[in-house]
Amino acid sequence: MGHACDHDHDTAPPDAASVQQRIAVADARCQADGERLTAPRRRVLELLVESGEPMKAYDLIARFGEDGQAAKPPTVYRALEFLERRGLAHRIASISAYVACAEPEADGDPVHAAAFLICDCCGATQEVTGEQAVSLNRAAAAAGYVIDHTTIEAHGRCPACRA
Amino acid sequence: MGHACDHDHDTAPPDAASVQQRIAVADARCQADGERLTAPRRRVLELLVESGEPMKAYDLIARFGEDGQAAKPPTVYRALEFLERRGLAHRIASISAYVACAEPEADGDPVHAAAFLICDCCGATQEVTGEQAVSLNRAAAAAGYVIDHTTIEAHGRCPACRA
DNA sequence: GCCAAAGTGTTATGAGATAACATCACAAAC
DNA sequence: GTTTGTGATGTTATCTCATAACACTTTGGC
Repeated sequence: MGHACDHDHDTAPPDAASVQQRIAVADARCQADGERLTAPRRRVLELLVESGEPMKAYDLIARFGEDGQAAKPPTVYRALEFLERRGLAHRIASISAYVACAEPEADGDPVHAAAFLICDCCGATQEVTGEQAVSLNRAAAAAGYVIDHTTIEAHGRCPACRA
Repeated sequence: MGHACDHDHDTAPPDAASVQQRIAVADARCQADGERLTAPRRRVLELLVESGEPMKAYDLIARFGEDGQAAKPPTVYRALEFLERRGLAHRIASISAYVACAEPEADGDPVHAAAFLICDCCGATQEVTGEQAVSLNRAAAAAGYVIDHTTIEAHGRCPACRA
């Protein structure tokens, strides 16, 4: 996503082979669960994995067609909904963006939790896995809530933008 | 906010006196910091405190005028931005809503953190204070990030909707 | 082949948020 | 007490984000 600062931001996007590798893994996981990673779903996941950063829905829409043709919004939103449901992508509400899940979670975990470190300067976003949601879940239990999913969004400055 | 379920939800809204009490405290705090709780800011805070629940921006806009006149969107969005900056209100990004801060934080704390328990059934939202952001901040430090503010949004079902 | 369920395409529109610019209110400096 | 600059407000227009509704198609079980 965006760059609001002047210094370098060389985050190497993943090479084509590893992108396809990750998609193949996602595909296998879907099939194992009786779900289908159909063409539009695959394409949206591909765009997210290629970018390596959070992407806006309308950027996905604009880049959807291999030939430069845009998609219709529902096409992409439906694919995103599917990917989120399968734990293959996350929505980062505070910046209205979507990102491929860093490491698809193991099946059968009760609570979908995702934590992010978001640089408000350059947009670099890093997913933090595990643990962080746990303490909140304790508080939730004490309050009688049954938690379904938790999102943690920490905004600040990444190492490169800190200076 | 909304109710998607059939059972009772009697969350008593605060009485008028305690609403004005909280606004007076907010006003004093602003003045102490050299900031002004101007009329539109006061009005938006009043609406949020009265409701006791998260409110959508356009609900605030619709109810802004005491006489039933709606406000223009920037009026309310600017007030919300101010209230957020002063720690008097929070934005809950995952549901695009705003809520009065449960207990305005002490001045001088480095990181603005807010954690919420959100019932996806009836909309009941409870602010959880303290601690929860701390563990994430450790992870952030390890990654070299300097964190400015953190939002934690846990979705699930409140005790009343759990059944 | 037939059927139900899930997925897709398409049009239109609803909801959330902000840009840009003119005007106003207030406190500090002179 | 006027000037002056800064912060706040009013107003118009528009932009971005997301979904409703409905017709059509694909897929897999019988």
